Amino acid sequence: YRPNISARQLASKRSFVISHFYDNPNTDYLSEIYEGMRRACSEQGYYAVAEKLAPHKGSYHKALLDYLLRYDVDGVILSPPVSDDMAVMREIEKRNIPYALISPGKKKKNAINVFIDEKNAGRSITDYLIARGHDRLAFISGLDSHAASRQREAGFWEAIEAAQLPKKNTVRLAGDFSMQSGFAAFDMLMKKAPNVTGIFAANDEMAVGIIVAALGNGKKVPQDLSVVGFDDSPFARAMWPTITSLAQPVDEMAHLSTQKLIEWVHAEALDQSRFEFSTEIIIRESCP
Amino acid sequence: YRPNISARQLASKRSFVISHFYDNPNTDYLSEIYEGMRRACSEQGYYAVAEKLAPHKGSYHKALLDYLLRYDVDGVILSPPVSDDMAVMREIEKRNIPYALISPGKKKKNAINVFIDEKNAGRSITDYLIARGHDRLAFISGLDSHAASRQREAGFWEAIEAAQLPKKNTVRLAGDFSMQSGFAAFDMLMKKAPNVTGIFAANDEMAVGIIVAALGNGKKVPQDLSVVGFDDSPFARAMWPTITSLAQPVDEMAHLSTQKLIEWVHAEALDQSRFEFSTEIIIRESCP
DNA sequence: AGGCCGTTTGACAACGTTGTCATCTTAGCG
DNA sequence: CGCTAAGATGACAACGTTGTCAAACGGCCT
Repeated sequence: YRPNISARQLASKRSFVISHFYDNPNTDYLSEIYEGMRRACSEQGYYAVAEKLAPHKGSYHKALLDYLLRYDVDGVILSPPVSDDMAVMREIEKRNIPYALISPGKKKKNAINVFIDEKNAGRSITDYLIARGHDRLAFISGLDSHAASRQREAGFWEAIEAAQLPKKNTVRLAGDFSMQSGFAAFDMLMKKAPNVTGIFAANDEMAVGIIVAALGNGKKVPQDLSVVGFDDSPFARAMWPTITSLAQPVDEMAHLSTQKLIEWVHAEALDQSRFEFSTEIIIRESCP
Repeated sequence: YRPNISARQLASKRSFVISHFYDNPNTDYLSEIYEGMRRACSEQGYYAVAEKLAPHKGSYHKALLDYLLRYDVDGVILSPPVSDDMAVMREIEKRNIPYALISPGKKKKNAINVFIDEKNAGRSITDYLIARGHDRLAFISGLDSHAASRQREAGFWEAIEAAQLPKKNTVRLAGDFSMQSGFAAFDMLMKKAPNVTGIFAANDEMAVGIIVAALGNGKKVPQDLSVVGFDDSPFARAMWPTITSLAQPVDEMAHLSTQKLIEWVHAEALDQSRFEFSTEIIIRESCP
């Protein structure tokens, strides 16, 4: 016996659709989220869909509204930077739609929050760099509008202080999560602090940029320059040298979000709202 | 007035879902397909979903069947390598589901075929390499199971012959579309044919691998070694040096597939079945 | 054995469209 | 002016579940 999905939808006034709203160009990250959602949805006979939202006057509210007026959705997942848009969350709450936030800047009541301890993660990978003997470090930031980047940086400075490394030997460069900003950061670094030996990039793409720029300038990685990244994206495994990176279980985070979202839909009530995931340093060639 | 989707589904016995089945790790490619689908679906109030199929005994048939038994789907899009799986296509035809093939190895009757002229594309980008003065060339293949890679190679050899370059100055190395295989190919190249000056990689990821390996070995790109890729993926724009690549309009191909698929669903008949798209060489720094 | 309560079973309306069939309208032609 | 054919309009069953409400059932206590 195969229940008819459409009839079920009509009778139960549910759509059996979970939708992920995003605005993040990192397709590896998005794919992992989608895969986690898909697995959870498949277990329950739900449909997983994804929708890119375009910002309008600094908010995703308009794009979201356009979508919600046209489609029925039982649950919503928001990933950064959409997971920090209050106007979006208000609209969703107004419609009483269960929703989950992946890695939000601020934890939200009455929503599922799925996250890692970004600051602590930044701290631990910086500690690792220091333990490998580096005392002249650089941090390459992501976009400051991403709360996660700021928190990772806070962890970086915490590690620097804890190790009592002189701040004058430490440099912070502004990036934007893109590979290009990694190249640019390397150039800046050579001008401002050529004697830095350990770099912590706020994501793997920038780490790739730095490594490629370093190789192109005749520097050996990790001999002349050690680099660690963040996210453990496919890049980190695929690059040459492979990249030491801090892994967060994005797939599982999306899976759990979706599971809990579906539970919420059924129970019509939210029980637990915060789910912290642990991270892991994946040691590879760029900082062995 | 907002029609109720569920009631419409039930009454019309349609699901308003278009599903993309894939098994390709290239998330950039997948995202472009999804985006094209999404746009077309949004125009018509359809849902776009994607499902990764796992091969079972060399075929995707089992995974597809599992899916079709659980979900209703109005139309199906297959991308390589699934678009070459006959068992999958038979199953879909048995159920009278309209379907579209993106870049299939063989055009299929009674299906929408959306493709570029892979051979001609391979030919033209090789012609470009030759026109830039290179006469010692290498081709880095993708997986031979991907028809597209074989066709690109055919175009490569056609260009070599047309330019009457001696075959002994030309080398073919086996890759698998991954960055790692690009690194490996560079190493092989240095052993087998260190005087090659122009490389055509069957996709951009391998081109990245080659370039990174070259930089790491003190070679300048493009001065010592010119590299061209294929697909014009985000890499090509983001790398340093940026990569000359052959662009195919994946987004538009997926968009048209979906549009035509929806038309087919409505008309209950397929009128035109073949849609060829044109390609473009995007000239960047790796082979200016 | 009878009455009470809790639980299982069964029947049926409701969900909001689509599509069919019948009726009504109108235009064209003899 | 009347008849026919074609097109516009309206009424209503059907789609296959869910959820409600009533009835039947069974166990337990008195």
